[in-house]
Amino acid sequence: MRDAHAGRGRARMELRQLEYFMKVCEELHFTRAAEKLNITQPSLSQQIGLLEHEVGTLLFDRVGKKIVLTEAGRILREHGYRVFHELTQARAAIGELQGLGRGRLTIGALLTSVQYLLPPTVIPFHRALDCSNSTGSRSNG
Amino acid sequence: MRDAHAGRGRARMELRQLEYFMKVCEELHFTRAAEKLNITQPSLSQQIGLLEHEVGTLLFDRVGKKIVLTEAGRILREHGYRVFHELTQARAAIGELQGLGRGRLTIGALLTSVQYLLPPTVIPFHRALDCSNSTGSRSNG
DNA sequence: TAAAAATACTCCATAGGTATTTTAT
DNA sequence: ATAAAATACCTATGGAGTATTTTTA
Repeated sequence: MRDAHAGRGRARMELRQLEYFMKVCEELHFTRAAEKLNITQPSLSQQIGLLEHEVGTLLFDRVGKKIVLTEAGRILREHGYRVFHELTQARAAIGELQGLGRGRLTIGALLTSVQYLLPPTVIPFHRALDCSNSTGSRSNG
Repeated sequence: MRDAHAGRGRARMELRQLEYFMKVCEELHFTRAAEKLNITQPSLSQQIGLLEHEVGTLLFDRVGKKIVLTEAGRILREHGYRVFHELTQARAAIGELQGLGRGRLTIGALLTSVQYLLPPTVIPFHRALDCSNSTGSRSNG
């Protein structure tokens, strides 16, 4: 029998926590960050606390009502940016793939009778694909 | 009142799933990958299925007993590598920092002649150290 | 037939909520 | 007095397990 999901003690960093952390970095205010994230302040505090426990250091200094990033926090924020950048890129590339796949199928079905409808549609379609591919515009805020 | 954590509908990609996915990429064999991950094969299948649902595409083609990466799977694998690379770098950098922090603690003991400068500094400093010293209790232990 | 993945379901760990306390302005 | 974060406790989603059923080499 396996341990079930008990035992192994060590918690895992999750993207949820990293996303929450990034939002607190933006706001430097737990309550406001929690609102933006559509969760409550205690839940956010808990997740940040777990994340801090996982990385083994405080990520924010709680100086009275002010929140300041620690050095460790600054490091995590920098790498966090890149993590989400990678994921955004991945989703974009996969989305493009899906668009291409479906486009081919649809066009194949339509070509027999309604060819005259295609040109106005295809141009913006290809333009959109070009944008998402090479330049990788900053879509995530 | 909030929705509780109901109704959020949007499932989120998590690092756990990405890690599982990377392992299946390595092994190209669900049962073996599950063993390496110390989970069961059905759990792994479920998580990969969820991940596929989240990205909106199959990541593997199940060809009989063989598993092959789809094009989307290859894309995710490439970006997944970079994601974990970033996280590894972040942990390493923070780990270094913690090492430095302990070094500074020694210096702190030597500052007997400038004690009057310390009190405003020592309090947040010790808070920051609490976590880095193994069993860190939270801010107000 | 064996071996591997999918499916069905049960369970409990934990993310997330509410209520309240602590803390610093 | 007030605003913000921490803490305590509870609920229930979903991750992980066991058992079983497809599927195909």
